[in-house]
Amino acid sequence: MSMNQAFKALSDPTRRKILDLLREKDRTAGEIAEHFQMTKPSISHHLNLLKQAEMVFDERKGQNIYYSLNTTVFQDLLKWFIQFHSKEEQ
Amino acid sequence: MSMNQAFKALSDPTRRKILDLLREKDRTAGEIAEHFQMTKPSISHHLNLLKQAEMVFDERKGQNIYYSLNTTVFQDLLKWFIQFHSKEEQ
DNA sequence: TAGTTATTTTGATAAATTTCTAAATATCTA
DNA sequence: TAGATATTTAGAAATTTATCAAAATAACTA
Repeated sequence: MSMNQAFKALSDPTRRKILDLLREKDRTAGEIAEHFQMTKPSISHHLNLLKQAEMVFDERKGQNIYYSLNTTVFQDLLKWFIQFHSKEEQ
Repeated sequence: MSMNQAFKALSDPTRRKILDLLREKDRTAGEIAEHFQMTKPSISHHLNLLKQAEMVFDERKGQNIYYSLNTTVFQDLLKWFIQFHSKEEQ
């Protein structure tokens, strides 16, 4: 169920760039938005989709909301990809 | 460029199921369509997207067109995922 | 060559997605 | 408590996507 959402989440370049940013370090919604030309509400929407797909965590600290990677879903995705890789090696 | 198309291609459950079918063996467009409730034109459309994303090959043999996996793009996708996995292990 | 089978292409429609602006919510600070 | 800052939510417009029915293309067969 969540695998489907995860694949959907990855289909957008903005969201993949967000994930790449979070790979470096945890960041606030505002810090993330600074890296895009898009408005903050649009980035907030993308962050929400990533959250629903269980690919990121969010945690409020005062006025800021920090986002961080949740790598558990990546494990499942990785397994899916390794299947295809292993086929090639037959 | 093609990575973006590949992620898009993977975002649809029908297309992922097609890839799974092709993982077992090469199949004709008709054989693939049999596994779905959808019409053949719809499946043909999905096959075309997978082809544009360079995830499948197609080859006509008489009246049939055989589809098979092209695993080269999967390698690139796999690398992308391994990045996140490696982050977790830090 | 006429008919049949396999598949794709075209054109249309409905649903989903992306993006924006404006408004709402939450928190901090003077 | 009033104002400022950070972020999200709501509602709307534009674009993209998924799907179908009908028509077109390609190859085989009698």
